[in-house]
Amino acid sequence: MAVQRRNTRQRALVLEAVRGRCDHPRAEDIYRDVSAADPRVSRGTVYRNLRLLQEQGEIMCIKAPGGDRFDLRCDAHCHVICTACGSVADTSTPYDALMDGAVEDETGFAVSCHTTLFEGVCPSCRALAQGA
Amino acid sequence: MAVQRRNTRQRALVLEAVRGRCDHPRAEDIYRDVSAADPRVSRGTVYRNLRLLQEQGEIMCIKAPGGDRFDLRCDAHCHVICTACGSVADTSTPYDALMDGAVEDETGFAVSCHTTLFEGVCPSCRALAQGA
DNA sequence: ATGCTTGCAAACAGTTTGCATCTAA
DNA sequence: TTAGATGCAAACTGTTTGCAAGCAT
Repeated sequence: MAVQRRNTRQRALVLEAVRGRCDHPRAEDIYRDVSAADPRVSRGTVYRNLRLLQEQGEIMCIKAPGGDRFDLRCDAHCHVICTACGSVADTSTPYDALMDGAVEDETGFAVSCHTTLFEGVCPSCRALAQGA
Repeated sequence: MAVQRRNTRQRALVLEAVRGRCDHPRAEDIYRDVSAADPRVSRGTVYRNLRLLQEQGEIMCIKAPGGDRFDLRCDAHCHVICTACGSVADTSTPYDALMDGAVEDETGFAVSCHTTLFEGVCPSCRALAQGA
C-alpha cells in the first residue's frame, strides 16, 4: 500500500506553481514562484514535493541538460529544447511503445520506457540570430 | 577555420582512455584511468579534453542522469540505461531523421537532432532482483 | 499523540574557471 | 616566440540530506 501522504500547504503551493505555468519550469523557477506566494517555504521542501508529486503521477519531469524540467502534462509526448536559451516546448511526436520491446529483445534489459529529446533553436532565438 | 589544436600528451591519454573502454564511462571514470597512467594529469584537463574531443567529433557524449557518458562510437545510435546500477548499453535502434523535420514543422524550432534514451533494468540487476 | 513534513544549513556530485606556469609548434 | 594547454584550487550549479521543530491526522 502507498505511503500515507498529508495535504500540506507547501505541497499545494508547489503543485499550484507547476500548474500555473505553461512553459516547462525547472525546480528553481518553481521555488521562485512558491517563494512569491510564501517566502518561508524552503528550497528543500520544493525539491521534496516535486519528487513526491512525480511519484504520485501528478506531474512529470523531463531530464534536460541544465536541470530537470517539470510538466503538468502526464501523457506520453516528447520535447524540444533550445540550445541557445534553454526554453522547452512540447511536441506531438507519438510515443512508439514497440521500440521498447525491440530494445528489450536486443539488449536483455527489462525496458520500462524511453524518452526522446529534440535539440534545436527556438523561433525567437532564430530571429535574434537573423538580426545578428 | 577551426581553432589551432596542439597534440598534447594529456589529450592523447584521454582519448586512449575512452577508446580503451567498451562500457560507457563517465568523466570521472576517464579521470581515474588517466590518473593510473599519469597521476599528474588534473581533473580539469580531463574535462577540457573530453569537451574538445567531442567538438572535434572524435568521441560522443550521452547525457544521462548522474553524469554524461562518453562513447567511442560516433554513428547515430541510441542507448539504454539501467535504473538500478546506472550501466549503459548500445542499441541498434535506427535514427529516424524524418522526426526532426516533423518537429521542426510543428514547433518552428530549427531542429538539429534528437536523442533517445531507454530506461530499464540490466540483465545482471534483473538476476539480482530475482534472487532477492 | 504519532510520525509525516518542514526549515535551515551544510553536504554533495558533477563540472567549470581564473590564473600563473608550461610547452608544442 | 607565442598562443594554446596545463595544474591547482576555488567557485558554481543543481540537488540531496541530517536534524530538531512543526503540524496534519
